[in-house]
Amino acid sequence: MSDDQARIPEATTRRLSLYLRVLADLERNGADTVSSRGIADLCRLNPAQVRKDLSRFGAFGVRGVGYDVAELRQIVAGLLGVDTDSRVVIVGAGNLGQALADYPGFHGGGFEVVALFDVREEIVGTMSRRGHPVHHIDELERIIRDADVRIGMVAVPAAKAAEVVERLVGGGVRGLVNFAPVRLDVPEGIAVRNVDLTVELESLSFFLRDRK
Amino acid sequence: MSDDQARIPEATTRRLSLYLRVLADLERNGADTVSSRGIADLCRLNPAQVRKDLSRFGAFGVRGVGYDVAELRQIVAGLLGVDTDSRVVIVGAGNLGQALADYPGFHGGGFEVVALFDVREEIVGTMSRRGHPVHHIDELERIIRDADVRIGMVAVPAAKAAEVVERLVGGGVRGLVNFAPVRLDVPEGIAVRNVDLTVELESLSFFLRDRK
DNA sequence: ATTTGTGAACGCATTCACAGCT
DNA sequence: AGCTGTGAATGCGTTCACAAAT
Repeated sequence: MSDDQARIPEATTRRLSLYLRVLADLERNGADTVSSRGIADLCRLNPAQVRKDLSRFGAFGVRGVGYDVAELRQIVAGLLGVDTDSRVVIVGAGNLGQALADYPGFHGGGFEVVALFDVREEIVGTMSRRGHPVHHIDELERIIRDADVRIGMVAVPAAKAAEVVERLVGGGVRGLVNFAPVRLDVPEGIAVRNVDLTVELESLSFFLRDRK
Repeated sequence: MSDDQARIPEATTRRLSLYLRVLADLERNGADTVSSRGIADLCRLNPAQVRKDLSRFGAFGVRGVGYDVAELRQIVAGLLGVDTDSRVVIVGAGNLGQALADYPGFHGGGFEVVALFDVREEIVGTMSRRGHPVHHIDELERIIRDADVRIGMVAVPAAKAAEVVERLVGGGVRGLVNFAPVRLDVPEGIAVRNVDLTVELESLSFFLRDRK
C-alpha cells in the first residue's frame, strides 16, 4: 500500500504522468479541488482507475470532497521524481535528436538536456536552435560523470544503437529512451522505454487496412 | 481464427510490426526458415506468444520445421497493410515534423509522406532536407482528398492539436499519430496512436527515483 | 449527498503443456 | 526428434460495487 521500491505496474506510472499534466492544468486554471471523476474525464479513463492508482501510494483524498489540486500535484510530482531535475543526454544530433533537445515539454518539467552527441565532425561544436551543445561522442562518458546524467535518449540509426547503449550504460546512465527501431539488450536494473515510430504506423495501418 | 475485421488485440498488431522487421532482416541475411523460438529471441518474447499471434490469422508454419521466412514476411506485410503504400501528411513543420518527414524508416516501408503543413508563412513553400514540401494549412483538406491520404501525424503544440485533428478528420484521414501532449477526442472509427515523450520520460523517472 | 478507498469480480493477454503433424 | 497450433491455466490490470468517511 505504501511506496516499496516498486511493485507498481508500468501502466500506473504512465497514467501518473497524465494525472500530473491535468493537475498542473487545473492548478493553472485556479481549481482548488478535483474528484477522481474530474481527473478521469480529462484523461479519458475510469474514475475507479484513478482512485486505485493513487491509493497505491497513500490516501490523499477527502471523502465527499475529492483531492486538493495543488497538494496532489506536488505529491504526484514527487512520486514521479520530477520535483528535482534529472539530467538527460541525447546521442545522435540529426533531425530527431535536435527536435528532442529543443522539445518545449522539457522546460520546467523535471528534465534538463545537458548535451547532444554525434560522430559527424561537421556538426560537433554547433548548437541546437535553443542552444544545446553538440559534443563529439568521445566526450560522452566524461560528461555523463561530470554532470551526473541519469537518462540517455538514443536517436541514432538502428545499426549504431547497440554500441551507443553500451557506452551510455557503461558511462553510468540508469534509464534509456530508445528511438531506434531495434529491441535493445540492456543489463538488469537499466530501464528502457522504446518509442518506435514504425510500430505506431504499422499497427495503425492494420486497423485501416480494410476500411474505405 | 481468421481475419474478421478486428477481434485482434492492439498488442498483437504491435508485435506483428516487430515480426515484420526481424523477418525482413532474416531474409536479407539469407535465412530460409525460422522457428517461433528464433523470432521470439530476436524480439525478446516468448515463443508461444509468437505462435499464438500468428495463429490468429492462419496456420503458416510447418510442424517440425518452422516458418518460411520469405513467405511469412509477405503474409505479415499483407496483414499490416504495408504491401501497398499509405499516404501520410504531417501537420506542424517544426523540428519534430521535419524529423518525422525525413525519418529513414519510411522509405520503402509502406508509407509515403505526401506533405507537411504549417501556418508560419516563413516556412510555407520550403522543403525538408529530403525534399518534402511544406504547404500552408489552408491546403490541408484539398491535398488529403487529391492524394487520398489515410494517416495524419500531429506535430503541433498541445493548444493547437484539437483544431488540427478536427481538420484532419474532416478532411478524410482515418488514422492519427499524435505527438502533442494531450489526449485527443476523436469520432468513433478513427484510430489514434499517442506518442507522448513526457509520459516516457516521467514514467522512466519514476523507476529511477530512489536508485543512486 | 457526495466521493473516497478497496475487496471482489471480471476480462484479457501471456504462458504452459501437450496433442498432432512432418 | 522437432516444432507448430491450441485448449487450459495462470497472471495481471481494469472495473464494479459498496462500506466508510465527511
